[in-house]
Amino acid sequence: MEQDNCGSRIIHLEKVVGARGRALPAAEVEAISQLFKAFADPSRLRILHALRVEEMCVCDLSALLEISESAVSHQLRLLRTLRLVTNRRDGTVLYYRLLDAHVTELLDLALLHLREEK
Amino acid sequence: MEQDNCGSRIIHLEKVVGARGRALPAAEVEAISQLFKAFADPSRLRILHALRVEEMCVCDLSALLEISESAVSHQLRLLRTLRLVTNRRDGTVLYYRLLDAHVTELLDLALLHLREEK
DNA sequence: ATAGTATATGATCAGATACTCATATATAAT
DNA sequence: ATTATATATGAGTATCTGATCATATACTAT
Repeated sequence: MEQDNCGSRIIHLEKVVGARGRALPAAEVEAISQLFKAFADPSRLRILHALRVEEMCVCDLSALLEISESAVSHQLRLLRTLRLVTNRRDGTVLYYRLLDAHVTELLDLALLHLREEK
Repeated sequence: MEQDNCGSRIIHLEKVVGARGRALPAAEVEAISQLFKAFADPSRLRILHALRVEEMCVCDLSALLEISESAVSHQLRLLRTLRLVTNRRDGTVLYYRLLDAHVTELLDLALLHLREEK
């Protein structure tokens, strides 16, 4: 057994060294983590899934999810910040839509994974 | 403007009805949410990414991530429960590996998404 | 049996998160 | 300007989460 410079145990030094070599940069880990976090909440997931088909406004999403419009708005802000959705204004109504085909692909892949689980 | 049976506002009833019709079942929402949650934490993400290449034991992962072996073990339990990783025992050492090609695909898709973001 | 090694698990706790409520902003209509 | 509608935002809060520490378990070797 070997020791690294922090005192933690290492059984297979070559594996650890190799893994360190190809490890994702910290910034990328953080970014991917945030991306998946966006999909990790039931409310956001349902919003993203609804928007796959057509744009929707805040209050319709609120009715669909049966949570307050404020809650929907907070979640949409997060999704906007992550550049997963965008909106267009028509009068006082904001219509939200998916910004990126990858959103749909990620959802599809997750569904495929689950449905093959049997 | 219309009202649903819960009193919330609805601007486009046809959109809400349509979205309700194709909505994911609650159980599936929960399952997908949990799947993405597994990828949403930096430590688990780094574990999964490391295991893409080769199996690794708990203490090597602990050295790689620079968190306690206990923390790694807790995260691995979660990943085991979600059937994303599995292990084989050799003496006292447990070697963990990815259980499913979808894990790799999801990671690849996320990376693709980020790198196309420019 | 005893001691040592590798991992698992339970308790605990600080920080993150997802809602609600109250309030603010932006557009429209009178 | 005033009022109404649609959404956004800040504060507050209950819950969830991800780590550590202490302890338990599983296997090995003597």
